[in-house]
Amino acid sequence: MAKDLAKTYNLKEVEPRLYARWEQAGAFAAPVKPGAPRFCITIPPPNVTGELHMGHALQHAIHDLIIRRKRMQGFNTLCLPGTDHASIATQLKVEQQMRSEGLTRWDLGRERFIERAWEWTRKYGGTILRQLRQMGCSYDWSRTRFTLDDAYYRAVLTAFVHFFHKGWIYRGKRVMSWCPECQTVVSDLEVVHKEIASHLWHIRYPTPDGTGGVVVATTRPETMLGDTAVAVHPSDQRYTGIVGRNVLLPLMNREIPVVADHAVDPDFGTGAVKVTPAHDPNDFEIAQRHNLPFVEVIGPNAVMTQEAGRFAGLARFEARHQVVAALQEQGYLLKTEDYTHAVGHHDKCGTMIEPLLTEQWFMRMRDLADLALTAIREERVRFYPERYRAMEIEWLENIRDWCLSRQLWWGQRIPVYTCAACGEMTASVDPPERCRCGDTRLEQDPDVLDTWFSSALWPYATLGWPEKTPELDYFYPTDLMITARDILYLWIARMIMTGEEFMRAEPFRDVLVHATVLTAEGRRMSKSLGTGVDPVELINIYGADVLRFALSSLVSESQDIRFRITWRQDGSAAASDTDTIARAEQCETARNFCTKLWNIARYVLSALGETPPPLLDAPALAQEPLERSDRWILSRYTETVRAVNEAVDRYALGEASWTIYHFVWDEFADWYLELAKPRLREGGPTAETARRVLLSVLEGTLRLAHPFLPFITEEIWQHLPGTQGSLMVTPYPVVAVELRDPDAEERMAIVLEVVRAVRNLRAELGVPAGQPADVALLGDSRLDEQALTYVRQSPNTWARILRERPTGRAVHTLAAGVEIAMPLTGAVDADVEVERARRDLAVVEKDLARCESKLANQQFLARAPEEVVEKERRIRDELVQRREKLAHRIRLFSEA
RNA sequence: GGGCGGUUAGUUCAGGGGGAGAACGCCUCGUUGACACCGAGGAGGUCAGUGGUUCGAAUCCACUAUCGCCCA
Repeated sequence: MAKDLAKTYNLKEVEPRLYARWEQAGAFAAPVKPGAPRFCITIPPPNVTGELHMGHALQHAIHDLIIRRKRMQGFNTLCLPGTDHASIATQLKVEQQMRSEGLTRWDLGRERFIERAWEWTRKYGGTILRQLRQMGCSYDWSRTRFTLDDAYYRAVLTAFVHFFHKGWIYRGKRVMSWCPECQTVVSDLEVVHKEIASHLWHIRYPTPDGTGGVVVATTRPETMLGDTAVAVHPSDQRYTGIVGRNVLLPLMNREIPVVADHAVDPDFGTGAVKVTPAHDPNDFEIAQRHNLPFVEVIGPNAVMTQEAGRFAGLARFEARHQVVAALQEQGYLLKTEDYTHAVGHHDKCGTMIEPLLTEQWFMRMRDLADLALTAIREERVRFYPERYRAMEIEWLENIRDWCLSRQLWWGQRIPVYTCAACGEMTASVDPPERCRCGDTRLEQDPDVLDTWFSSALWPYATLGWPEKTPELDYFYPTDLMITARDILYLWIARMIMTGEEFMRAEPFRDVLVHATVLTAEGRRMSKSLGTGVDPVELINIYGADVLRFALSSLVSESQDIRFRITWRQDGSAAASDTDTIARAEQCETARNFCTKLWNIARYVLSALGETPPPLLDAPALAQEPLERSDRWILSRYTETVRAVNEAVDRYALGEASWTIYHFVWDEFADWYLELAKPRLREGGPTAETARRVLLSVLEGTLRLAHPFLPFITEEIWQHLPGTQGSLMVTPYPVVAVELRDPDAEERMAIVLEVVRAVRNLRAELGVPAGQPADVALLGDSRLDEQALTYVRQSPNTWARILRERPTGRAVHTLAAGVEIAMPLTGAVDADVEVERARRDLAVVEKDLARCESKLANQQFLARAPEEVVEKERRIRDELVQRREKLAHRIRLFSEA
């Protein structure tokens, strides 16, 4: 006996209940089963400080869709979750919290600060993983990893020591991007450039004898205090005379040389540039080539140092004002131009970057990059969409050394110990007792490693590396990495490198790069701009299924997705924190679809009766005494199964989503269900067959749709008779050739077209709803008794079918080669009809002209494939007939 | 400056060499026992522009315009 479904689907009750049930049943866990086919994904670990945003929601809708399908396909499926310690972001969060208590990290000291950060992590760090559960993600939570866990920490140190001993890690002094707010060096990839309206200052540097000089143009006049040269291009005719001589540095009374260097752009400003080796990466390079001294005039706090003379102690922007004023006063400032240029800012805190000369740990990258390049070139790692492959290769070919150190506390502390006695540096996972020289006074490097160094090991460190674990043996290499495109270099490339180095195998076969979710206006979603959409709010309104389907239906190869939201309140474009979501268009579409599915299930269940039919598989269904509509829906179902599987295999999830949507709505609900109704009323064998097909197709569709809509499909499935266990571990549908039936599809297509044509005629001729109409269907032998029955039984048709030409005045039309005539009965607006027919005729004639010119073209007949020519002939014949009908209709109504 | 992507219905977007598609919105009808979060019908497009390849181009190529993204 089938259990009835509630009138409406109660997602608030269903979603948490089913999720708990799945989890308690252990359905998410992937035990190691050597020899069994497995499928493995490690998720991109979100920042432990993070909260779910729309980008995550998209990313995990994709993750869970893919792994649920793989699991149903019989793979032992692992999706391994976890979080990233996110050095800077977490440290900023904790320091921010401390600031409200009037504390800085220095007040606490390193040990206590780290303890406090752990407290913070334990308290808030689980937020995003909880939110992923709300989304319904079927990840193996028992394997959750955190990049600062003991075992992971050891893996990171092991990797570092390995590279250190290999000689790829070195210490060097360079001009690096420094964040004065975070007090650490940051990588170029974490610097965002913003256009800033500023000025270009032209400053005269006189020769010591006052007879000449050069004029330099700069955007950063305050750094001139640290200039140690002026550079010009070697071939610049304007400056040949002065190269090799000295000029006087204004305000500082220091003589500096004029050097010739190819790095100078003769077209920029005056063609002469000031060289500040300690505060500009390009100038640093020039200085190395010309053996110039380094003068550091700006300190780590972005405050001018003692080297800045009378400007010492000033903040950098104040120093700029005063330097410019002094230059002007002393007559060195020749010109101030308006100038807009891109200035680097730290992406974490927004502070303007200060390039500073600092000593850091670096990794030599050439050999590692080559390992990754080989893996990509050999297509052991593939990119979807493919265009990202070329971008990745380009970056790897031009790779630069990686700055590994950060001046932070939260993270893996660099395991290099310096001997106080001999200065020897020892790298070791466990702190060494003594130096090679025997001295025990060893001091560990204060810096921590770039967080990306630890995440670079993610796909195997999470599986137990460097231990030789069964997990590693069984699940590595993983199958797929699903990621946003902004971390292609920061993370994806580096995982490939280290995977090749430590595992001698690529970390994943496929890289799926998903789109960026933008606002309806095409702007980046951002909390600080108030343009963010909280996916949890959407889940509260619509449920996880709806959010997931809305997102999966938007997946294509495009680089971004606009998510359309209508805000409650005054409807102004700028959303503020107090705004709440009134409507999300794409979610409404998904919700409507869920409601449709629910109601289909309610109907099917109510139709099953006291003794429900058995759930039949494809071979058994093929043995049933099926009629045409049964064979048609089964054929369409198996085609849908084929198309969905094919689309998901190439990650075309939007296509797959819409394929399911249209099958369920446009075919199963709109046609099959309607044609089953009269059979069910009739009773007997035809009703029994219909029940079996309804149940089996619904059940198969639920399996097909489960990865897209996990909750509602499971809930319905649980109510179906003959089901046992859980839908999420039921086999995923495969194509059943025995259900394919091109003949049934062709014959039903005619029925569908004829019914639509009849409805169209009814509407055009203003036949009131519910009033029967005579319809003559002429001239097609394929329109047999069965087809006529379907036409009669289709809703909104109300056709009394005649098989001969009506004697009185009638309107004629054409559908799928069938001539349809409807006698004129009620009052019709003749003018409207004539006008409509003329318009249609114009279109037909245009199409016909194009068609005939094609068929008159000898080249076309000779070169186009035969089936294309044949099709064109059929089109022509139909257009000719249609023209005839329309001409007839125009005559008919013109007479009236 | 270099690379990549977009420009298709009122809006948001699929599609990707052989008669222009979806969703939402719009118009006209409709209480046919699953569903008004619905049903039926309909209106609405020089597929950015210019050249080229081809029997045939919205689709491939080149250039232009324009809007994004990335790298310098």
